[in-house]
Amino acid sequence: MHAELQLDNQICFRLYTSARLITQAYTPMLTELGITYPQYLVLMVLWEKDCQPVNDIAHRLVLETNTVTPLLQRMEKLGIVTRKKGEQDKRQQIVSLTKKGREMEKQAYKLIPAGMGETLKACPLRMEDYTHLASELDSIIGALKK
Amino acid sequence: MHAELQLDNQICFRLYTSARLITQAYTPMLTELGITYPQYLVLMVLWEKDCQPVNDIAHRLVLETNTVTPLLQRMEKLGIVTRKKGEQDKRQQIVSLTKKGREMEKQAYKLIPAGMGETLKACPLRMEDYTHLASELDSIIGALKK
DNA sequence: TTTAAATAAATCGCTTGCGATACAAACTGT
DNA sequence: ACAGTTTGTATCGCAAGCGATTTATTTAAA
Repeated sequence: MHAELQLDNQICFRLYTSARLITQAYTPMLTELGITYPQYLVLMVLWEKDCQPVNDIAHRLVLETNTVTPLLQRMEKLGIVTRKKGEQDKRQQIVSLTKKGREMEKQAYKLIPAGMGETLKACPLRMEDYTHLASELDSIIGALKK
Repeated sequence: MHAELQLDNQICFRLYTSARLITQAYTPMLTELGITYPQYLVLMVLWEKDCQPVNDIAHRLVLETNTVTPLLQRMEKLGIVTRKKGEQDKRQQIVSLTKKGREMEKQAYKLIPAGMGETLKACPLRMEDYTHLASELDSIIGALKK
């Protein structure tokens, strides 16, 4: 029995589990909006800056285009975004918010901070713990992102 | 523009990203073993205690049986585990390691601690940071696991 | 006991995530 | 100009995750 191979000693398993559980915690609010968590991430990117090529969105989310392209295709079907060829570079697909996509920001702002605040009531971490956690995760992400 | 809805302010996005990246970091070693990360998790559970019903494995991994059952079926196809009906409770499927599954622990011990140590060289966190991170993640997991 | 409720797995359908590959547009060097 | 390379997306195939439903077995209750 090797201690290094025990589940309880694994940071990776904790990250894997906490990521799944916190995503699940978003699900009720996101279902009300009619979207999934990765779709919500794309929306946040576009709310910050509209009309971006697929590559920029993928970079921002640290995902590959082979994940983002089908995601965007589903979002287009939902009427949240549109895609059109870039004018200067015709290889690019420029992704833009539709009116519906833009208006979802207000709904999200009504639902999500309140909902997540409620959910995390059960969690004994303070604001400073979250700040600290964020910077530790940024270290890990920085080291692993090439 | 709502600060609460910005990607950079989201713990969830950091968890989602760091979980994906650290899982990717395991991939080269796991590929050498011929398994995936979730399959490795199942193996760790069984190395700790062999012959468990599906439910216990799922519970340990904080997953549902509808995720674990197909995972186990694939692992059975790979010759890593066997499944047989429980004798006292015939609804259960008892999952056991095969010889191959048992022997993979030694290979994993040779490959994984060394490989991950190398990968995390680039990461400025110290042992105490990981301990602290682990306990913060446990708080989040505890609060969200019902 | 016989019927109803709970439990253990499995199945179905859909979205992600990602390695591998394909393809068109843009760039590079000669 | 043009052959070769790089870049931006898309496509394909497969393994997870997970909500919803189904089936078989066990337990509880009337």
